[in-house]
Parts: sequence; C-alpha cells; structure tokens
Amino acid sequence: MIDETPERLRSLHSRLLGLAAMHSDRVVNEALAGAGARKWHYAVLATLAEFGAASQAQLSDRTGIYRSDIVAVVNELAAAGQVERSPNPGDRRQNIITITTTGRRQLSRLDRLLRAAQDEVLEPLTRPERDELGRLLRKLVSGRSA
Amino acid sequence: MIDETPERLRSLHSRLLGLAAMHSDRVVNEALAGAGARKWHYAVLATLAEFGAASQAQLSDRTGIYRSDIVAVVNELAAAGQVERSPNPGDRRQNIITITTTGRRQLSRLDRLLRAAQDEVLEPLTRPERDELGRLLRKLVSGRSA
DNA sequence: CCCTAATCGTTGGTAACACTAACGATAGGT
DNA sequence: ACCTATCGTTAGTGTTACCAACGATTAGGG
Repeated sequence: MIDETPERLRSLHSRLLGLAAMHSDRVVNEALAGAGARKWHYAVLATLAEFGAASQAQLSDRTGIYRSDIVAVVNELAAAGQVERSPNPGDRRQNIITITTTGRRQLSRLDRLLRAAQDEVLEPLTRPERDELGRLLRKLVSGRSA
Repeated sequence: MIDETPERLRSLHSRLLGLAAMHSDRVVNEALAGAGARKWHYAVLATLAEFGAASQAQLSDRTGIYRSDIVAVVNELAAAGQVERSPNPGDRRQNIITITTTGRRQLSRLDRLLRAAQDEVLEPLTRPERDELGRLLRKLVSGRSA
C-alpha cells in the first residue's frame, strides 16, 4: 500500500485539516441523516435548549449560520414540529423561536447519534490525544470562530 | 467578549475541525488567488513535478480530486501554458499531462505563497504544537485519505 | 477471434455550504 | 418627522465533493 500522494501535499497542514474535516463531516452527516437531520438542525436545537427561546438573528449569532440560511432551517424544524415560530409582540420585526417537546426528544436522539459519530471519527486517537487535538484546534480558531 | 456558543457545539471535535478547515481554506485560497490559482491547480502541478507526466486518471488518484473535476483543472492549466495535454499513442484512451517550464515557475511561486499562508494559519501555535497537530491529523485520516 | 467487461476522458447534474445583495416592515435615535 | 439600523425573507453566486452516463478504446475470457 504505497502512498501515491506527493510529499508537498502530504505535509500540508491545510490539506490535513481539509481531509480530516471532510471525513468527520461525512460521518456526522450520515449519522444525523438517520434521524432526518443535518448539522444545522442540531446546532439550532442545541442552542435553543441551552439558551432558551430566541429570535432568528440571535440563533444566527450563536450558531454561526448565516441569517439568510436560518430561515430554511427553522422552516424545516417547524414543519417537523420541533420548534415553534411566533411573532414577538414586543418587537414586531422579530420571530420568537421556541423548542417543543418533540424538539427536545429529537435533540437527545441527535445527541446520541452524534456521540457515536464522534467516537467513530476519533477512534484512531487515545483519550489524551483527543483532548490535545481539541485544545490545539480551539487555539487555532480562537478569536475568529462563531 | 462572552462566548455565546452553546456548550454542546463548543466541545464538538467535528465542529472544531470544520471551523479550522474553513479558516485555513480561506487563507490558502486567498493566497493562491494572488497568482490566479486555486488549491487544485497547486495539487496537480505539485503531483506532476514530483511524479512526472501522468494520465488524468493517475492525477485523480494521486491528488484525490475526482476524475470528472480534473478535466476543468487541466483545461485551465493548459490554457495558462502551465501543462500540456497530449494523447497517449500507447493507449489512445488516455491523455498524457506534462508540466511545462511555465508550470514549474508557477509551482515555485505557489510554493512560496502557500508557505506564507500556512504560517499565517498556524501562527497561534508554537513549533512543537504544529508538529503535534500534524501528527494527530495524520493519524486521524490515515488509511482513508487519498 | 469475438464478445464482454473494464477503463479513460468528458459532460451534465446534484446537494450542501458559505456568503452577498436587496427588499419591505419595523424600531430607535435625534 | 427623518434618518438609520435591524429583522426576516427571497434570490442568487461560487466552491466543493460527488454521481451517472456517454462514446471511445483497450483487455480478458472462452
């Protein structure tokens, strides 16, 4: 099993990051697809569960999803009965998004699926290595992440 | 500067990988754009320089780019005079892609730009931390990477 | 030697993402 | 009252990964 990848590419941190992220994303998306969700749905549900009801603009800030893309996500979650979208009487520009009981149930299902996916991706690493990887990545993106 | 991101997302390795890869990709692409290239062009030029002339299928294997996407990359490189595409007389299904002198010049320019981009991305990390990150990422993708 | 299967380059298409621009409605500051 | 900013929304762009299918060609099995 010879490695046919040229040296210049093999030693490129940006390439390694891309490959690792792609693989991780694939595993995660496949897992979430088992519950009819994508990572955006998880991000919104988790944010609602932890911070409580919020406007779409707040959801955008907290998840890093663009506010134009939040629309479709909330549409889909609402269609599945996992959130409710109601106008804010105090500020009629805003919608208030609330997580429902169905949404909480879905969230714990996604939590479970995600944990398994995470374990699958990190399987080649020992516990301390996983922690170290997390630390390094956090350091790498600290400041500019959302 | 409070962190408004929910705990569940902040501790997710898959999310950290995605954020880091996105940032790294952005910096790299901006750098390469300074020479009118994207990372695919670099990957193909580097592969040709290290392994010599090759068919498009071989380039696909060695770079990980899909064979349907190689077409456009080779088109663009050929239009810029950086590679030459000629039919293989020994197997008339194949094209033989050769790097030109212009291509080699472009490759060293891209090498320079890429090194700078790499340094910019990794700037928050110390030398040993960069090595450790590389090691962990390699371990993570070893086996299934192209 | 012929037929089938595989390979090569190519075209066209899909889906997810990140991101921009612009709009009507509404709110806030002065 | 006026100007400005914000909110949700629609529409659209460009990149990336990936699939399906095609004609041309080559290789392998009977």
